[in-house]
Amino acid sequence: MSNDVSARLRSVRQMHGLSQRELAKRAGVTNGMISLIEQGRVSPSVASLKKVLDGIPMALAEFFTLDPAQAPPVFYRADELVELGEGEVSLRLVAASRPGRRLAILREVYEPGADTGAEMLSHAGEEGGVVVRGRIEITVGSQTRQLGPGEAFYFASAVPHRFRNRGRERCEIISAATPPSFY
Amino acid sequence: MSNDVSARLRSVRQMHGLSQRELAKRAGVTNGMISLIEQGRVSPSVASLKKVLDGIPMALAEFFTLDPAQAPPVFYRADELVELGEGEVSLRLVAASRPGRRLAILREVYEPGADTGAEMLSHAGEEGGVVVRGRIEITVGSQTRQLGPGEAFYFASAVPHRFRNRGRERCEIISAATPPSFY
DNA sequence: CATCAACGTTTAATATCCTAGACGGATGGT
DNA sequence: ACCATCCGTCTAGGATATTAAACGTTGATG
Repeated sequence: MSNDVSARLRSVRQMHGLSQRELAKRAGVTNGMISLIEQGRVSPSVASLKKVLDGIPMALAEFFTLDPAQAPPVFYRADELVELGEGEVSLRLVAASRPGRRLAILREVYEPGADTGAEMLSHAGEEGGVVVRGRIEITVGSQTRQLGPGEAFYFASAVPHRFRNRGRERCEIISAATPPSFY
Repeated sequence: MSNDVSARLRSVRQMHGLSQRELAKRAGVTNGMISLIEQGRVSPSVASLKKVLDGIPMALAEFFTLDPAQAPPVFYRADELVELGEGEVSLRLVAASRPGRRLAILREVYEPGADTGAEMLSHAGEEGGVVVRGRIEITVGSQTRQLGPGEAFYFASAVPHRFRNRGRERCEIISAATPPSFY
């Protein structure tokens, strides 16, 4: 996956929450071309790849420098949280390995049926959190997942995202956002 | 010249002292293709460009990261030397702006007709110097130039190079090489 | 001067990419 | 159920990249 243009492009596109058609429209190429590239059925010309990346936008150098394996994970299992406090105070740090982290923790409650809306949120900064009770469906870019108690999330807020409580039980989340002034 | 594949490839190829044909042979492509790319008459496919770079060898990421403008210059005018000493001792530093410099200065004399040979020298380390008297023809990679008194040079010794005194006057150079153990 | 070898360039023919449009599947709203 | 809309994939044809072989130039050699 080091020099494979197809996997890189698919990864980059999805990380930016773009569909093939949407990226194609922004880049001024056809969706079919992006499909063919991502399937590895053609090796695009440098000119074409540059056009596609301009629609993101991203420089060729950055595209080829990217290491898909070192992209920070979006989801964390319950046992992937790092215990910071001790004694009476217990602080479990999410995305402890992520560099340049800077956020403030919040507590959020989602009533049954609650939904942040289909027009996917997207704003500056980063956010993350832990589900304390109930279940919640979280969509980040192209990835959607149901999280239950003990599970967690962490992502850049620029990636379009959505929170939905599709169950019958109230859902409680310990959440966080940065910069703190946003919330 | 930032995203221009043609200029980048020509620059990279010449910096490695390769002809179009030689690079084509190593890369397993035709010399015509490299010519067309370097003229900007075609935009190669990523697969083709990778093949070409494999013949150098160089990774795609490095190729697109290269900043041709920040490639250290090979030739310096007399007024481009930096005065280091003062009083009785005068030390004029060549390539003062080049980072990671580490060399020992030498004095060399070339009799008329002297020639280091057509089979271009190429070895580890870096070298540079100043012409004190007479004239000397220096070839570094694809660049050839006649230098006279007060002019200077500096390059990586891995790039094939050659010194020729084509005049009738003895030529004197204050020269340098690294690592010092080589000379 | 003639010859040879190496260089970068050009051209006609072939291989590959790229587009335009159609297809089947999934999702959401009425 | 139906319709509308989005998704990613596929196919035929025109556009582009790439090859193989020639060309003109330059520098070295006898």
